[in-house]
Amino acid sequence: MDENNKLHMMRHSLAHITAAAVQKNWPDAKFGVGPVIENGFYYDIDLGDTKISKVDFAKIEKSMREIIKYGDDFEKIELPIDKAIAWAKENNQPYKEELLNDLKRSGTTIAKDINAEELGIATDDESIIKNVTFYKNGNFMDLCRGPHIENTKEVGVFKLMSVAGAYWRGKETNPQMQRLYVAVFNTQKELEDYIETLEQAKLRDHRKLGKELDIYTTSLLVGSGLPLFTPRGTILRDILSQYSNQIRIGYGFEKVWTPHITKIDLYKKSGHWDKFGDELFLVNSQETDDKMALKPMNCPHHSQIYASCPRSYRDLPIRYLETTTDYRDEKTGELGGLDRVRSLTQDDSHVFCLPEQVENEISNLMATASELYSTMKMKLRVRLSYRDDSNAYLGDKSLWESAQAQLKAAVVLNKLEYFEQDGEAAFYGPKIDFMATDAIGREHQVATVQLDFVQPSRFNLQYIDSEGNIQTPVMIHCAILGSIERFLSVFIEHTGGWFPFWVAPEQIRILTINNTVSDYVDEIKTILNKVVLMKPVKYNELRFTVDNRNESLGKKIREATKWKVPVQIIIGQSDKDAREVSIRTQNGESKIKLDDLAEYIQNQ
RNA sequence: GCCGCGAUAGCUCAGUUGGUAGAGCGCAUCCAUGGUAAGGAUGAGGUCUCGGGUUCAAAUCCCGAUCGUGGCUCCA
Repeated sequence: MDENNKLHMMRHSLAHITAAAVQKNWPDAKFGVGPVIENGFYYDIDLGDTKISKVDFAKIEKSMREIIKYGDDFEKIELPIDKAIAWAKENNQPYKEELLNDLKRSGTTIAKDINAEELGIATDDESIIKNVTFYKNGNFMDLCRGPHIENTKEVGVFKLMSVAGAYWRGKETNPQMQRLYVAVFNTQKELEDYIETLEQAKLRDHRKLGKELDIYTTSLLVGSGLPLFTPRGTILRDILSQYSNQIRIGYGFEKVWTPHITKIDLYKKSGHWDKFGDELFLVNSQETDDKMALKPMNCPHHSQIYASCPRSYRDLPIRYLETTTDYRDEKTGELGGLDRVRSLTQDDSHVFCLPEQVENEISNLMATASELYSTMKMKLRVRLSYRDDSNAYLGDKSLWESAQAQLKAAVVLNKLEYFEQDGEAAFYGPKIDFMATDAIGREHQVATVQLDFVQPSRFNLQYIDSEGNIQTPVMIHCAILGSIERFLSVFIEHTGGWFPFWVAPEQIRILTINNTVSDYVDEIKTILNKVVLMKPVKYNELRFTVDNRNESLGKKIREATKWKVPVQIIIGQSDKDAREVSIRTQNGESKIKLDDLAEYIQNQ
């Protein structure tokens, strides 16, 4: 960590100043933790029934500036742990008291879900802590490991950004505190740049562009988290899933189809019922006693296709793909835009293979992801998602360990940049999660490859090995786009709505100058109608429109640009006379001979 | 699900201390036949998200629902 650098110290010190300012305005404030984060810091505060809102920001900032102006030194104070606990009691700081008690008991904070680094408090590797450090500025003292800048005057520039609810120590069952987010930088310019970046990100927000470019809509009558895709959005969905299918078919996957409702027995058997039962949409049968559910994922279905007939080791690997919509009753507060929906379409695939085929299969799947994201011009790195020590996972632990090692070996072999993280695995196995970096540097989780040693045995999947013995195959789950909805949200923000030519809903718009050229426009349409793109998606027929309205050319250009149509073809009498067309793209304008038009479009 | 914030015309938004609504764009009609980011005129369009409550009177104040949104938690 870069905790020793000046900026980190400034942010950390400002956290104390913020707390002091809050305490000044609300003397009963109880403080949680206030760690440094990427662009500043946050501080968790419990004000009882009092709610801080944006209107209070000016007041808090004013108090902060007064404290800064006063120019107190940060004074380091070391206290024996029992005295520190007494201090917390005396000052009515129950959260600090809890942290101190944890420190006393174990030398660290017990909750593994929030580590000492985040808490910003002192820990040694010793099992028992004798002394803890406090920092004091003015009248305000706070438990803290430091280090700090020397004086409150050296804090740089800051801005209160937002306030939000946050559970104490990140646990849903704990009381909820108010989290104050503050941005802190060395200079005013850096702060302004940061705010500018946020505004730029807002401009390419997929929810805004999704509406402006008429990609998807929602309806109060349909419900929350259930997007409806317009003709333009549906083209995007179709072309993207065609591309994903095409890549996977190239690696030996075969398309399958499964129904959208199923007896819940399937999920009891797979283990999903226990883990995700309360997120299933249940469906009643009026004809039978069957309890049904909308499918929340496809692996159990695919396993039943595998199980439909006896398999020999000679048949493996068997690879199924299905791009299909699943339904999950997500908590309402988790829904938003297209990145979290209740109807999600996965470009799902499942490999059933011999243990010795796992490495090769995983390499193939990584190759499919690399191919797709390089076409999208997005950089990939992967997270190796392992289990932790909790009991949230099924299957034998030693099997997990070898599976995790196998995944790592495959990632290393394929020379992918990676990092490892415990506690991110699926309940049935470890994962390789692909993170894609978008055009403005943000990272999004997209594709995933998951190794599964649990479901094959739960479903009693079998094959006959070369000795004639019954064996259990390994199952590998993979989605390259992930969910189409989520991918679209990333893709829209990555491209800013300027989709690559091959996938743009409206690839070409012909703009006429007046109606004297309509016969020439017909000639151009005949040419364009014959153009079929073969890359990257095969048999991709051209999508174009004609704007021959009675409007000025300037207006037509303005609108075509607003719709982010990648190629505008402008047609007037002089183009007709010269038997050429004027092409306008983001790269500028050029004249193309009519005879060369088809070839030009092919190369877009 | 939890803590905040929000919802006014198709879209983006304005609406003063409570007195039943405005603009721009878009749309329609007409005029203009125009060569590179809005040609002009006229007009239509609103149960102010929904349901309660307070009030002589509610877009405005209060409660609830729905939807959205910033976080937290969760994500097969």
